Amino acid sequence: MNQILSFDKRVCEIVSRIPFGQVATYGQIAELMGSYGSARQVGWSLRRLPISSEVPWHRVVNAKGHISMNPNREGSDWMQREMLIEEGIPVDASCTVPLKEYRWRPVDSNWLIDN
DNA sequence: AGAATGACGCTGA
DNA sequence: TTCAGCGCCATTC
Repeated sequence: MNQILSFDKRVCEIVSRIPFGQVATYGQIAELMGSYGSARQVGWSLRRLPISSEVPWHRVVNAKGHISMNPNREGSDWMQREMLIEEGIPVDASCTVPLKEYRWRPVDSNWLIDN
């Protein structure tokens, strides 16, 4: 039934459940949506997502806890760093987040499955 | 329909 | 432990 929803739609659903002050990885999200291995597509979906979106896309980083810096984003990656700091996450000068402490744990969160 | 792209991840050296 | 290479898989051309 989740399959009826488009890929990016599911990405939005998962990302929207990331608690404030915590972060998740692309692979983690892909796994949660039942598509382990499609971590790249998660980033692909977030890419077409508008900055003004309600989805906290800034809480998504790669497995190394590092913000993906890409030219086509034209600085939105640096904005992501600022937004994370706003939430109290100590982002390193090289845009690295201490996943060890701030990584989102779905099992600990209230997994309000509505789909 | 087939090939290329890419906000990633894992394995091997 | 760190670095480079290959693989995944949905979307786009």
